[in-house]
Amino acid sequence: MTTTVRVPEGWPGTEEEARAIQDELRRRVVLDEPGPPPGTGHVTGVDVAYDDERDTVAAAAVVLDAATLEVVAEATAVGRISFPYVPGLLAFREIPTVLAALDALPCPPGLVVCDGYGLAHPRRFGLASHLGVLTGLPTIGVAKNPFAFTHADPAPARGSSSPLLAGDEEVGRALRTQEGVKPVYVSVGHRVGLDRACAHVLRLSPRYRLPESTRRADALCRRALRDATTPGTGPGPE
DNA sequence: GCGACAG
DNA sequence: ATCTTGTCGC
Repeated sequence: MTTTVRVPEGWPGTEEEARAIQDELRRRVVLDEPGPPPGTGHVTGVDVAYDDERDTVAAAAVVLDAATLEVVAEATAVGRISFPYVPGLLAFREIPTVLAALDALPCPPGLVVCDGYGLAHPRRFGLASHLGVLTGLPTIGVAKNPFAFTHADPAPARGSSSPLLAGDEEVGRALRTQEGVKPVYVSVGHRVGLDRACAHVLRLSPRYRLPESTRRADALCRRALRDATTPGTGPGPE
């Protein structure tokens, strides 16, 4: 089932407002919990796809069994694009629809794996941190590109990593999930430590560069967008 | 001041 | 993110 969402009341209309909200909410991020043990419980991937032409966004949440990586449940949501893409403000574009997809799940999500950053963010409050604070769930971010952070190239072996640095501060890790393949960029979102975040990502990536959680969510949100955008398939009278 | 910049 | 043909490989 796919739920439909509107842009929330009080959603920021300007970049200035959005940054102020980040600076306020970042104080609620919890960084001193180790997080759920890798390989146990549920791990949920979330992702979003856009059709700017039709002002439509589709989100998907896919729950996996952390031990087997089998799909336990999935949900989707569609809505209007709630904010333009601005580097550093990605969360305001994705969060309303992602929240709706998470709400539509029939079971607890467990650890949530986001596409993008958590702590590795200009104001230390990326998408994963934002989603964590709003839901109270443990979250991590896995990005496909380094933002504006520096890092050494990790050793070629699967599992090797090097710190993502903002000056002296380690805000995340470049993690090699497959031998000789470009690393992914892992950062903590909320209620999870960096070591465990990386351990989760490694377990979630037995075969491909990206975690199964995000691969599944990516495929599902694209399908949901196509369904919502294809004439004759959408809701409403006809 | 200018460019770069998660998705 | 999204736009996009053919092509190499399991």
